[in-house]
Amino acid sequence: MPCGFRLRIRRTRARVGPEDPEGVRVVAKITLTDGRSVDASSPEGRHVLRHSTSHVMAQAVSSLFPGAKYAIGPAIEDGFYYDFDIGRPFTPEDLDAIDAKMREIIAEQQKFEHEALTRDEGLKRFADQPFKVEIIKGVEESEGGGESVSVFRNDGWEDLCLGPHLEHTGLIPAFKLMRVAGAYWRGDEHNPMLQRIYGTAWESQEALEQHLQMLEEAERRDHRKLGRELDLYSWADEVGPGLALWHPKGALVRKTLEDLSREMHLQFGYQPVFSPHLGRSTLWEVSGHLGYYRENMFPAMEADDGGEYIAKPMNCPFHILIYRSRTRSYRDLPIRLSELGTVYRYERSGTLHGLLRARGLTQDDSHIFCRPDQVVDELLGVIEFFRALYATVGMGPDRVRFSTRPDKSVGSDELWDLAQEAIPEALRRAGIDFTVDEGDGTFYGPKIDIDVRDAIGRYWQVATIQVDFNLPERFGLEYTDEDNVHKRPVMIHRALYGSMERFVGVLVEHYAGAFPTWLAPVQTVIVPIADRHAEHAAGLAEQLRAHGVRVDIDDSRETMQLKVRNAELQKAPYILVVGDKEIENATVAVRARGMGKARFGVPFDEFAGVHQGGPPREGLLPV
RNA sequence: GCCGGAGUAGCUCAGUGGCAGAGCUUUCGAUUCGUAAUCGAAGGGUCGGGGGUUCGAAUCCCCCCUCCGGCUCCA
Repeated sequence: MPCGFRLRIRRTRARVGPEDPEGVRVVAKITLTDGRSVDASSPEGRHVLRHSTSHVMAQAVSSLFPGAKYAIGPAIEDGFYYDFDIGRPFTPEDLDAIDAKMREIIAEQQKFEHEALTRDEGLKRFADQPFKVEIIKGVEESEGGGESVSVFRNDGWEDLCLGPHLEHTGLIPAFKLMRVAGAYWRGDEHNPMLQRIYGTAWESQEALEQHLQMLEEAERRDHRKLGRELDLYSWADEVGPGLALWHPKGALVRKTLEDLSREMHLQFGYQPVFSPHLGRSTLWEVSGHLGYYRENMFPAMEADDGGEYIAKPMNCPFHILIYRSRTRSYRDLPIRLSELGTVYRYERSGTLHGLLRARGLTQDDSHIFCRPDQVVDELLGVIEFFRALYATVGMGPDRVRFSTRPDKSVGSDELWDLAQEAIPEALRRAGIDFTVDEGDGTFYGPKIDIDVRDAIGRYWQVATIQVDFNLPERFGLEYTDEDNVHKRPVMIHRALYGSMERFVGVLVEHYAGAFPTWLAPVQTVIVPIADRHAEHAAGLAEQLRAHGVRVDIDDSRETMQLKVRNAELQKAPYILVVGDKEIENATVAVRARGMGKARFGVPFDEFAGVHQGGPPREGLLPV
């Protein structure tokens, strides 16, 4: 899509567990079918283990469901899956039976044996397995006619497979079947849907349990659950799916991030603009969205003036029209227009996921219009900006991907070459390691995607920087160069947070709801012990507010213990308890989050002093 | 959009054909408390929505909506 960056959700599971070489544990060696011996907990060891476990699962399914068709069953991060067609979905009882059968197969220590067949033998051998037949035929075609197909067999059950495998099934120490899900054959939604069983397998029971604990931890951090518990945001049927309501506390977190973003955009030479939420359908025809992006747009609304208006799925056309509102000189460039622009995208219903995939979202969206010779510097500037912003927020970049020209693309070779040289050069000059995804760029230009890693090791894509040759063309953008010739500017789209929704969602999961003080919606809760202390507490609150601290007083007629508990559950960074002693000595009893106990007799001025000029961005008052 | 699961009070959940429940939250009353839950009472429900079966439906059937886990998509 022209100018369309869609922020991709990557909820890659964390790599936790004893894979870390720091663990220095003695790891069991496992022997593979190719005779080699590898550490069970090494990436390769785990990969083979999981792959073999998927075979055992398919073997169990075949034995329990005669006639089952099996498709593919690879190892994946943290586990494995296998796709089947048994003519109906699997039930939880089926899973129990499969699990039990697998344990039998493992107990029997069946040897995995390799065999090479000719294609014709393979086709004969798997004649009743249509998916395997298709794979064999595919191998034939793509390999220019592979001479043989590889098969692995244990105890009479065999599967098309390159291997290697464990020496025998008894080398599977710990596994668990996780869930069943539908999955299209070959990932194509036009193909029939198969039943996929996901499982996880580890080199030890301990490692398996550690993994399961990690999953529980992820569940505990789920931003949808924490959003409700901390009263940050919600959704309502009456509003519609994917359209969040920001409650005061969630809005405060978001506003704090937005304020930072606006401030830094000014520092980095961007000019704020505003654009409407709607535009006539003709605008979206010119931009190409109606041609390429229609299915992601809310339907048009018809107005009495005969025009059709459409809610914007992207901000770029508006910024482009601001650029085009007058003639531009080469001296004017680069022009950097920025907006926290709220867009609406009709995402398919099954793809919505809390704040992380929404239908209404606000991008920290900017468009840079520059001369071709300015592209490297502009990219560098964006990267610097990213670093400064994320240093403040306290995250990444932890993974950077450069995606190059896909097969189908617009724009001249000259421009592509320019951009594809500019991106790696800018990344190198910035000292950033990156991987290259060949052909994964957008059709209108190459891009950089940046992921950050959260507190439990998951990667999230946040920022994206995309060079665009298409929209300047479509809208006929020009500038007058020093030789008085009209030339076409290059456009760079970029979002650093990505979207406010997504970024807040990521931060909630990253911090498990315990925001650092500068982001915490309520930074300090004051708890007067008895009614007679309420007035004093109000005075303290007043002083702290004067320091810019967000303070709440809990003057409910509850016990101090309950009020402390509630403030803890709300994950307030500081709880100040005040009673007779504190009033007498002008002190407070400070309970800093996570410390588990209070520090008594802290002079109030000392506490307030820490917050001079606003609360600290990181860290808590030492206790 | 597709496959599977789920939807009962604000929240977490019990209730499988016969009077709709519990804990927390909320409100009221008492308690004025020293660091993660004081005591008591009350309120609160078209059992996601609509249709059907039945003497009788939260419970069985059909359609729809929403959420959850995947797939697909994320120009």
